[in-house]
Amino acid sequence: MKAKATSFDIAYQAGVSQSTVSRALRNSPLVNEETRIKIQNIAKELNYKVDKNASNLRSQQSDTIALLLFEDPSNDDSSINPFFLSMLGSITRACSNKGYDLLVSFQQSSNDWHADFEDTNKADGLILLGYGDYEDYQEKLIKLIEQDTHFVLWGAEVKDLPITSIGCDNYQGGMKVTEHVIKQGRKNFAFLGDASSHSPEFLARYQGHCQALKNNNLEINERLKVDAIFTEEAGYQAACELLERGEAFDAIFAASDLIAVGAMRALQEKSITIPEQVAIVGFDDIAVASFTFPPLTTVKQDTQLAGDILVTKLLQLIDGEKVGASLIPADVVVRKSCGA
Amino acid sequence: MKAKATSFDIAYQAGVSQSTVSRALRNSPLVNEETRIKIQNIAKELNYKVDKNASNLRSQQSDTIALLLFEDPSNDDSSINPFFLSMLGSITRACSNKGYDLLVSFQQSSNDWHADFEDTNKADGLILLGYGDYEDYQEKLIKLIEQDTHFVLWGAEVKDLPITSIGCDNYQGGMKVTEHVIKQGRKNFAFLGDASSHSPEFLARYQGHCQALKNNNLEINERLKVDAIFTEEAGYQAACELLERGEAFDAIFAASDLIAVGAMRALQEKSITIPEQVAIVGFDDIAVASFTFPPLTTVKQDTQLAGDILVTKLLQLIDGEKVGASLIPADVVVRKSCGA
DNA sequence: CTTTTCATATAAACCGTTTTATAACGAAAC
DNA sequence: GTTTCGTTATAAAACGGTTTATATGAAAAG
Repeated sequence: MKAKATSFDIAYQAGVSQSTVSRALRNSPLVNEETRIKIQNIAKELNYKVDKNASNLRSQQSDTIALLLFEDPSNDDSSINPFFLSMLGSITRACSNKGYDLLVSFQQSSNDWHADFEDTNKADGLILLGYGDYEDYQEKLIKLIEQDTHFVLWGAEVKDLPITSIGCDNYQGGMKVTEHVIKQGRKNFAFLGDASSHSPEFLARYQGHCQALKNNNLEINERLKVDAIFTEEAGYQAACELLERGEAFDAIFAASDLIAVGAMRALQEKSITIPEQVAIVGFDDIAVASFTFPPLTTVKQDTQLAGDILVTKLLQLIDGEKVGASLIPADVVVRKSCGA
Repeated sequence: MKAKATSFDIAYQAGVSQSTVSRALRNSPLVNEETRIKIQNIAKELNYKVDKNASNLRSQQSDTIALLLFEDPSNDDSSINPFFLSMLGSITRACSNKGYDLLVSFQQSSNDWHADFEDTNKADGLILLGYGDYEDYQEKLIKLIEQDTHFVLWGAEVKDLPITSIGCDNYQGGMKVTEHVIKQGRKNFAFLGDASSHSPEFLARYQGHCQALKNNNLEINERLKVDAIFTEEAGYQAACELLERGEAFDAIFAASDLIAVGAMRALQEKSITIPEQVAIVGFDDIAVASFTFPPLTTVKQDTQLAGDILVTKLLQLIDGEKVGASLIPADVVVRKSCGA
């Protein structure tokens, strides 16, 4: 159990100074090629690895970013929203492509999730990810800004604050998918989802939805609008509530796929056929969407692209660049549930 | 933009030495309570945070563990297996409960995924996660052991190597779910999945399956066994192949839920009713399983428990304890697809 | 009254790098 | 034959903590 090799060990073997070793291993032009190669060979031989703690301490950067996943407290289900898991996957990949490591952390929204990752120099910047009631978080976001923390935020744009937010074009998505269903001849739309300022994403989806209805001279029937958070269970409950109201409808726009899936379950229990009697569409394009029966027409948020952009912009911020918000396109994925 | 406060700043303000500050902040009994409180108050006031790089460098531990997710190279789909995402979620939670940070990294199986996290002192230990053809990895595992790396492995036990593996009781799971289907009166079972040493988990599931058949004096029909890796597409292909063989069957045991889902798609395209004509069961209990039509009977691997155990055992290893392998129970989750 | 012991605090060493300030030397410039 | 410059190397100073060895003064023990 020999002790781990340090740059001094290499220096000794190579007959040079330790600082030269440090430079050689980072391909500094300040060291002669012959010397460099000799040193690198010895390093390989000794299975030497740079101590990141020492390295980071001195250079004051960690080549690491932290992902903070915060969850809606009302969702006590211990499983994570599949959409965010998918984001997590793409962010991990994006980081790895850029040569960064990724720290992942779950945050209760009650906690101090402005957290210590950057303050303690464990990470160079933060990615904030969650279905956001950002009004709740406003105060904490301000604290982050005050501390000059580098961070990007997934979700709707935050007004009045200089925050780099990256989100999906929920408005366009809601509009496009609604128009698609209208083209199938549906006229009476129900909407399931919490379209309030607590869920800015859902709100934007709903507004796009309404715009499409207006564009086609269709009525917006408030009695066909039922609140629901983003879970399957909430979708089921909302659909039941909707059915109890007894108002006729031939299409449902669910604010998220999980809601849609729950609603489908409710409809099927009542033997309402999809899409014949009721067309249904969702939002997110989670994995489940292609496996429901019938497969769910939905709006795809390109998580691959989103992850890339989040990471790229964060790195730009860390580099001291000014970076603005951006929207990712939302594309309709046509499957069977819309009656196409 | 004031510079970040250091322990020296606090020492100066408190009129004590820097070492006393360091001790006070860690609640060392070597410092008087009055002094400690004074120091902690000043620290809070200055919004002081311990620099982890400095701290870790000196104490030679990082309170961080690294999760290495490696994927089957044959799966070029860029999305991650939902089962592992679920594991990732539970591991993240378990870490956070223990006060550890988690580094997440994807590994191509071709890479040197014995990787540098521990060598570079970025992490104190590793969790290896993947559907494993561990024969491929044998060589790298040996290297890990030689370097005294602390790690735990998800999956089947690795023979002849002193490795702490944690896995699901695939054999029992395969047996129990098969017996459940037999009780529904099914007699002719097809098996979809690569039951070879390349997929030790699938192999164990198959062996449990066969045991159940034997226990009930049912025939094991090799012509009803079709290879498939763990993806939905593979399941679809395998089911098509199975149908083409023209051999009669009234039940399918799929080695994973994704395979089962793909198989259901193939059956439904041929208008074969589930479960009336063919009962089908899977393995894993991924989220999708409860949303298929009909909902899929499967074997639940308790990812919550698995994550806990992986983390707990890894921490024990890091503490220098000897830790053995262990199996997590596999429980049948009865839904509609088995005809119950 | 001296000697121990205890509680508390300090100074200095150390962790393993990166970086700054200097040095040494031969070649080119004057 | 100096002076200047470019190349390559080194010694020493950070980086910001933790830990070891040491000191101080007051209380307890002898």
